[in-house]
Amino acid sequence: MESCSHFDIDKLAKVMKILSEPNRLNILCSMGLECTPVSAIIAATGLSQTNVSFHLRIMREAGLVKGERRGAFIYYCLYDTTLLEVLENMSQWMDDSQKKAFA
Amino acid sequence: MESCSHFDIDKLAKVMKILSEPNRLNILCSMGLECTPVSAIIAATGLSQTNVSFHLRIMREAGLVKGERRGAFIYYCLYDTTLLEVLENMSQWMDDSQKKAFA
DNA sequence: TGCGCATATGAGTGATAGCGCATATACTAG
DNA sequence: CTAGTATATGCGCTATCACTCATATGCGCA
Repeated sequence: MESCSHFDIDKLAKVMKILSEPNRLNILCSMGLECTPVSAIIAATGLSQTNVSFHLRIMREAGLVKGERRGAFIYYCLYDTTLLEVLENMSQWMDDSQKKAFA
Repeated sequence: MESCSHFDIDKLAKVMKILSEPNRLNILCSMGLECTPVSAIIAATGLSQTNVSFHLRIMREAGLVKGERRGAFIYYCLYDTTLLEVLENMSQWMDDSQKKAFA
């Protein structure tokens, strides 16, 4: 029935949902390619500690991010660092698409 | 502060949110590259008329989709047909990412 | 062992999203 | 003009989400 049966819509929707939260995107961005302690994320984003932990858990359980303990700190990093490229591509597509609309 | 300041996080989040609904993704897929009357979308997805209209409005207002009247019918089509490729890329990335996780 | 810092978790809350029902609007045919 | 079909919209309900507060856990240090 659908022309795009070659990919799993529900799985795609779940990942998209996780990436549809500005605070989560900010957290991902603030991590960048390096592993970063939670406190640094808190400082970079200005979000509350609880809130950052809340979002990190969601992304961790989705396999987007992983956290490893180093002494008293827990360092979080992207599970697959190409995620940032994916976001960038998406953003680029939005710009291009918008340009097309006004052409 | 963020390493990816070159794209608009809020705008990205909004589009992602719209694409994070399985029914909406199904609707987009069922349209494919062709303009399709609402009734055909209803038939293809099995969703209620009200529900399809509801989702179409959201995607229309977001500029993902446009509808044009042809007689009694309203034909909907992708505003930018490359959207399907974007979804496909995203889906592909998810698969690759998952493979990496188990390597 | 006990204190303090870093982070996680559970409960509760307000806002929002998705959905169905009923109804309205736009168009066509007779 | 009327009846029927195609689609949109307003309202109300429920589930889910993002968030906060309070508290728990894990670690290092005195």
